[in-house]
Amino acid sequence: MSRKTPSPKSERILDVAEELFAQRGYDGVTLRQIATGAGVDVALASYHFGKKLDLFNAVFQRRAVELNEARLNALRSCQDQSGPDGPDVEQIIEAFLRPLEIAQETGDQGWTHYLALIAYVNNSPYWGQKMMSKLFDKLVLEFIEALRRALPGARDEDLYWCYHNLSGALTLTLAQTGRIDKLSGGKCQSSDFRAAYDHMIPFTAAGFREVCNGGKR
Amino acid sequence: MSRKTPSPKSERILDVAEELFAQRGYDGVTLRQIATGAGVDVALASYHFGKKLDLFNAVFQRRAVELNEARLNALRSCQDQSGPDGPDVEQIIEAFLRPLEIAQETGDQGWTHYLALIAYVNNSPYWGQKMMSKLFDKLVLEFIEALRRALPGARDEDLYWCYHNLSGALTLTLAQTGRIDKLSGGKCQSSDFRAAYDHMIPFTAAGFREVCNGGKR
DNA sequence: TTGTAAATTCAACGCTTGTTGAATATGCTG
DNA sequence: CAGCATATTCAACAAGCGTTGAATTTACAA
Repeated sequence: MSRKTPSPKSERILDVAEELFAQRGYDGVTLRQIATGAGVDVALASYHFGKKLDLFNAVFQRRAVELNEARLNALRSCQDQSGPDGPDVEQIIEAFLRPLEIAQETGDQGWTHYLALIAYVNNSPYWGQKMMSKLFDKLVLEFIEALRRALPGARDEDLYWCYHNLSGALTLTLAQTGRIDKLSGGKCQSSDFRAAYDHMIPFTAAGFREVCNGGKR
Repeated sequence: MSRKTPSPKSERILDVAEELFAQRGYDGVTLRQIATGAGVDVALASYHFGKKLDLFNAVFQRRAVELNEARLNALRSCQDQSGPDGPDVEQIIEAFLRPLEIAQETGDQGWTHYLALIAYVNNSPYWGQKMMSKLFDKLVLEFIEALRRALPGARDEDLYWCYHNLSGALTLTLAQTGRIDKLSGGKCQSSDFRAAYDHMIPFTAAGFREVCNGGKR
């Protein structure tokens, strides 16, 4: 094997850090809280990952490759199944969103925390730009290109603003703040990604068509 | 006057705290940074506002009333101008968003920072639910009721999920992360709220109609 | 000008923070 | 078992944290 197997305790550190960083942000979490949560001495985090910032980056990178692959596969899959004109807007957005149900499917709570961490980073003026681009720009630009094909004649500016709207709706979903639960009196649940995407897909698809294609179907 | 005039230095503390909290979050900012930025001793913040958390709350509440009034006025105004069926979806969303251009209109950078702070709070699993509800639920529910009238027969669940999508797109805009600037190669600018809303209004209006009204116009 | 209350600074406290070097435990190889 | 590298803990550090009580300045009314 080219990559050495990480010790189980270092994995637990990553798991706990992932959850706490997602809830409270980088500065809201101390290495001691992480160590305590992982049942480990404080110094161990430094030993395995170096500085606190390195640990943060390690957490953020850990699941990025797998996530990108899942979403890219979904895009390729719907592209293969589509006709000569390529997939339509709904299919592309579906490929963009559905792989994010991975937490519910696998039952791995870690994925839920990771997605909330992405939401934290993506919405942060301080972390956002630098950290997101490095790991996700390539994938995002592929999706935007697919959308461009599905929306012939769309202006660049319109396309990017529409993606921005989609990204925002998604980000707030991933953050799982529980606000929609309260507002709706329990009729909607932040934890129900399925329901969120069931609504987000037709919502944003209609938005893309309206703005980029004059509402034509 | 019923309310005593705040000292100019306490205002500067609020201004600086507003900007720093918006950029780095509650835990990412120290009272000493705030004091230094305001050109003031560190003890002065405690003297005027109490604990650090009290200062945070003071910052968050300071502009809330004025903002709510501006948005409510915009809603009432478009309701008064509309026919017996009430304003349509575009007009309601316009009333929801346009008052947020207040920063550009007044040239007061403080408003920009405040809106970024709202984005931080709204997207935070820790702060979001508690702090947002208290100050903004009443207003939001009024807008949702107006939207319900404009979308006859809409199911509650659909209505709230659509609002969630609108809220997410708005939140990411207010955060001003600069990500859309980079992604679009400079064609879109985070700081251009006008352009953001010009796209967000038709985008989300089409989404509401698609999800809540079967796409009917 | 003097008196008084508010505003502001000064100086310091007890605690927590991230980080590190040395000591110990663990697991594997021969 | 011996030896050794890796993993983990222990103990401590210097720096920075929020907070507070006392001292000082400022603003203003009498």
